[in-house]
Amino acid sequence: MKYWLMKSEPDVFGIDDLIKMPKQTEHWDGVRNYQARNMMRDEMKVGDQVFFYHSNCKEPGIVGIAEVVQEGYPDFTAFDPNGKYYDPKSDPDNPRWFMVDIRYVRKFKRTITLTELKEKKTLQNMRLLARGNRLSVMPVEKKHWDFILKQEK
DNA sequence: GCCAACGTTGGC
DNA sequence: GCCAACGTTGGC
Repeated sequence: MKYWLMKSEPDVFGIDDLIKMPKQTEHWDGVRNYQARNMMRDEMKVGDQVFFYHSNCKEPGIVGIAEVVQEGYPDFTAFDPNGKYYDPKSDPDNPRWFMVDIRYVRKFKRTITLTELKEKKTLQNMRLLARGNRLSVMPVEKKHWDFILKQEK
């Protein structure tokens, strides 16, 4: 089993929106970055655990946990000419973009903020904290995952 | 294949 | 709202 971190803007789709979905499950559409696409298409497996991260907001940080319930399949929002994620270069017969489905697991008692993550020596080479990092889907090392969980209390 | 221009991300 | 960092596009 692997560990991941997925970013989302709470004004667009936050963890509370995930909780409200039928079966508390949603497809992770709209990712238009090849590295992130490759991870969703090739590496994420059912049962993998995901940190749900809120970005571009007042208090950026990890707010809870979700898990992968459906492995990579074509992102159909790329096929809808009227949708905001439409990409004419993605052909249904040869899809360019992929997504996974994730299900809500639990919300942390508090947000583990980006600010405090940066302060931890153990996490100093975490992908999320790398300079200029803009990936919206990224792997998390188990040692980092375990360490972050301990910060919740 | 290089690289300038442009668009996007996301913290602050 | 600013802007640094980065990815993508497209002319050559």
